[in-house]
Amino acid sequence: MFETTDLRTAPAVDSDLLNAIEDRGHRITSARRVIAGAIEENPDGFTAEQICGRVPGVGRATVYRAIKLFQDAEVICKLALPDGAPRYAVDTGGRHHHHTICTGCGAVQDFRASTIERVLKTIETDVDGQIIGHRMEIYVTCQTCLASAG
Amino acid sequence: MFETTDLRTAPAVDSDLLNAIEDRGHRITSARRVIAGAIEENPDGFTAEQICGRVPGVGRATVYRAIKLFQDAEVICKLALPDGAPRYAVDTGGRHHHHTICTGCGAVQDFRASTIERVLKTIETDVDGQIIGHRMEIYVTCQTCLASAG
DNA sequence: GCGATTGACGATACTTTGTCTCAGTAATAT
DNA sequence: ATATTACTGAGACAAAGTATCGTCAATCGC
Repeated sequence: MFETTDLRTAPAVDSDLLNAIEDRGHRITSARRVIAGAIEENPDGFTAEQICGRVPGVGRATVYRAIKLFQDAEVICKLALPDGAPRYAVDTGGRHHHHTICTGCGAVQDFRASTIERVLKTIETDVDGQIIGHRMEIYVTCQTCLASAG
Repeated sequence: MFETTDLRTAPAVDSDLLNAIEDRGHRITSARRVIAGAIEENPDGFTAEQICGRVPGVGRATVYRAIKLFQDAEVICKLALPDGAPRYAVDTGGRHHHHTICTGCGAVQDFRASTIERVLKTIETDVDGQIIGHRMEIYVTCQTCLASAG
């Protein structure tokens, strides 16, 4: 009847998230499509439970499994608020960077300071042992929250 | 019969942890003495549950309450492993600093890089909003773990 | 296209790391 | 010594995730 797109050659989907996990050998399923959609609706700062709430019919475990896949594929990033509460954000563009997190609304922004990377390289000699990674988050009150707080 | 020490004038205890919370108006109780002792036995990296395990007869809630008091008094510090798992360490000496955490054994060491502080000050202008704090942890494999891994 | 294979799914139980409540107890002020 | 108030332990609850398990569906080979 109707010609359909050749799924073997067409790009699987129009989603960086899905493409990233497909590249790593995982299947593109309807659940993952829905989850990726929910994440991409507000990429800058979300919690796992928020996503669960936005994907009715998809199990909680599936959401957490998908989030972990996206993390492993380095397309989303898990951050921590000052009290340790987890928060995720989409990580576009690759290249190492850090994040600012608004403690009022949870909005996340990318932040790159090459200076910091350089400093971290130089301190390797001061440290007992071998550096295998680091975490850095900058906590802010964003413009919106500043404004609404008067 | 026997003269006892005058508790009204004697220094309360020989513990930085206890002194710190006493200075903030909290009571020195026997539970807190035991908890502080357990923490000071291995100050460089411990979990709350480890402390719970080492203070039989003291309730879990009391341990967590004490840990929070010590945090508020800034004599212990809560850190996060790469996966977000919490870890505490005693914070001696005051002055702002960061920590290295061994992902093998969880050992924590203090680390101060004035360069990083200076960088953080300068980036304030690059950030949308007002900086209210930051978190920074350096993950390492410590000498001991390097050695035992061959 | 069609079946076989294997990954993924949803439900649910469980774990970890805390926090809250509440009745009873102990530390401090007077 | 007594009154006050903070503190305590037990246990329920909560948030964030992980493990298990039987079922289902995406993909591979033909």
